[in-house]
Amino acid sequence: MHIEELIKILKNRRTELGVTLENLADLSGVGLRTIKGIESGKGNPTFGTLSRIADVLGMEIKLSIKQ
Amino acid sequence: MHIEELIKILKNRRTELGVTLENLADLSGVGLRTIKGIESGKGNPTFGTLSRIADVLGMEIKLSIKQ
DNA sequence: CAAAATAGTGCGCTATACTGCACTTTGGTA
DNA sequence: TACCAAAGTGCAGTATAGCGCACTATTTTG
Repeated sequence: MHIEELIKILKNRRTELGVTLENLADLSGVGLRTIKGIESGKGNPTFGTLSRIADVLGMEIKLSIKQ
Repeated sequence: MHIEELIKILKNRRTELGVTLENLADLSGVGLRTIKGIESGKGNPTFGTLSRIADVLGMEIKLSIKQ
């Protein structure tokens, strides 16, 4: 899964849940500017940042053997 | 999946494949010092770095809804 | 359409991920 | 034990992730 796909999934999930970027920033503790940057495809977030965002959205990051 | 678990899986997979840290650095393009740091539990790697390492090991990072 | 809410962008600063180099430590082997 | 390959650590420099602030653009709602 490339970063673009991961971002798309994150964004879809967020909107499905009716969570705003501001909500997500507050709930996750990740800065609003950072989240905005990530969702607009800028940059290369750290595992920690992605993980905190995913957590709030009821999602998780997994590492597995490619099939 | 927390970072510690992810690192453990990465390390297990690497040793199972008989790949040294130096091999992994060369194959992935990630600096040896960086890989050593990650495997020894220091820091908070970026998605890009994790992804390049996972790729060489025939693994992938996924984002999914927590069950 | 007007207003409000939400999303996206530019700027500049701080913290830290990434890196090479050099050295030490550890684990396996002759 | 001596040797060697692999792993781990300290240091310092560069690149960039994360951040707040202020602003603009877009979307939603009345």
